[in-house]
Amino acid sequence: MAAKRSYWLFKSEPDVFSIQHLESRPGKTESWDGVRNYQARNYMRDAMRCGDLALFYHSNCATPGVVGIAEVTREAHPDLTALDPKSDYYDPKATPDNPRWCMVALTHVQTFPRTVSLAEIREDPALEQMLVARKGNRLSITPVEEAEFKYICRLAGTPQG
DNA sequence: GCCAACGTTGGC
DNA sequence: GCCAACGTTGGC
Repeated sequence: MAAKRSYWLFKSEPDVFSIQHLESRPGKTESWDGVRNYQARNYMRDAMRCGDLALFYHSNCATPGVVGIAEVTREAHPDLTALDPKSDYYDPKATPDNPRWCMVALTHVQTFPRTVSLAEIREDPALEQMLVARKGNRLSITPVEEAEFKYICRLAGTPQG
């Protein structure tokens, strides 16, 4: 029996890494390194599979919101930036035997013609349950319902889904 | 820049 | 195991 595809939301600060950055990478693909939160790590390690789709969310910017779609194209493997003292993501507790942190690779699928803003998500009864809409939410990777994913794609004016 | 909410750390 | 202190996130 084929596993059902899952849906996710990935947050990123566009000043640091935007969906435009992702699209301009070779193969439109980049490793999602630097996750240093256990819950987010566990989603990647335990639940994320190739073929899963992700909403790409821009945070900490003028109009926070969903700006497009990416696909998981490589499953969890060690995030070796945790071992590099020169990396911003260095973790002194990481060791080669137990790097502690992992990453997946995301491939750009589509940049939406418009941003589906956080304000819009919060005021739409179909979306207000999303974790990203909760006040004080800081988790950088959250699961999304298939219906929410498709609804946001439709709001953005794309046939994707 | 402000500050509320959160996750992590470390003393006990 | 508790919980206060701290650093960070992220909307506004």
